[in-house]
Amino acid sequence: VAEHNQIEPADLPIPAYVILGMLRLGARSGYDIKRIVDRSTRYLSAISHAQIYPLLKQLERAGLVRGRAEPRGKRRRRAYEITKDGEAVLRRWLRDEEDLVLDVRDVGLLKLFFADALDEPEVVELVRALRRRSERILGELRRESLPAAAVAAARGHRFPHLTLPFGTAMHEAWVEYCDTLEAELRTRPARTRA
Amino acid sequence: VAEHNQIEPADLPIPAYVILGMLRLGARSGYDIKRIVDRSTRYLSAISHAQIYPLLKQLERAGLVRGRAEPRGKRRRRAYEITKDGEAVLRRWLRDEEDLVLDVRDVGLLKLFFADALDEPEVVELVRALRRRSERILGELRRESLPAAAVAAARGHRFPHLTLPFGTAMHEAWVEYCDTLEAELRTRPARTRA
DNA sequence: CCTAACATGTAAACTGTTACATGATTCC
DNA sequence: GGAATCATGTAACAGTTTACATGTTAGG
Repeated sequence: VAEHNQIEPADLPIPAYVILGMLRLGARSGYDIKRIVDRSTRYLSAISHAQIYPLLKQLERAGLVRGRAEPRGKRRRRAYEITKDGEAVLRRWLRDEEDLVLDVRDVGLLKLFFADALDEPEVVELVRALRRRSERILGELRRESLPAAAVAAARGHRFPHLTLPFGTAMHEAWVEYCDTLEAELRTRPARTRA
Repeated sequence: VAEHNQIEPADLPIPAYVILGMLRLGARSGYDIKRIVDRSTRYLSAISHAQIYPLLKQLERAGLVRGRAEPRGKRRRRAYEITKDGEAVLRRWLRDEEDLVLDVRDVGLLKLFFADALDEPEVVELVRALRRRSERILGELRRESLPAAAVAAARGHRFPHLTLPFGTAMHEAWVEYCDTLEAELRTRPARTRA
């Protein structure tokens, strides 16, 4: 595969694979990729447009994507597609079971971990805020990610839709747990601040 | 609170609050903080020792922690405790419901999202790898986080132990979902690669 | 007319990790 | 004697975000 590449396609940054994957799922421009990521994989891999545009150029130099100017009226626009080499690199990465890193930064749950420093009513407020956060994310998943996944499904891509329940199940479990925790805090309040 | 601070304590980096919180829960040295984080909050907020040591110095300059040399034999060691100002800053942050950011980077789930690019047996392998990952994390939570939380509970801190079920529930839900997904892939295999 | 969305790009700042660097102590 | 653990630190690097920068088009 692609002996002529300047960049070793062995080890691309993760956002590069997101770009390749999104182009494969039908995204056309950098702006398009950003919009689709925000509506679909945001809660498992966010990406900013400041990363997307330079990466698209790098990927083009490496022969993994092909781009051409495709303005809409006087509004400039560059349309990309994934190449055969790009598909191969994407698939190689997808098959690699070494790199399945899960990196969570949850400030909300972190605060609950340290909540012994708070008074009882403040903890209840925190648990409720955490519950609202999950409710809000569930709403966004239903309003934005579900339709986006339906579009992909209509094009014959089933996994965006199959991946969604992971996210919803997680936040449904959290909403449930927040309720359990709040009930427990009511029935067994702390004596004093630990 | 603390008008004499050089550093505005209004907006510390998150690892600084982790350090304050861990000192409050009984951690003594930088090394200690690193060890406790690895055994407890790793899956919601990791931290490297290269961050801890410089931050401890900054926090000391800001009057939020107090440190003194406390060598063990000839092995140098600096022991810290949180100050009243430090407690106040920590509590102010814990009460702030604005900043409850959830930032997940899940390469495993991302690969599943793009799994239409794979062949059926490769997807099954991916789902199994994802299941193994959650099983491994569940094991670590039971072997490491649970005893660490029990130690905290014995000292009167109940929330490290109350926070744990969030993590276990999440990964139990994932194991279950991996099984469901694998079963579904067997009964309704894809016609051809999408 | 003005706001939102479309569309692309860069520079500076910031955050975080890995590697480098060093040394003591304990356990096998 | 050697490995693991205790213990602290810095420098270079990699990755990411925010802000700056610019211009078009559609809709209310």
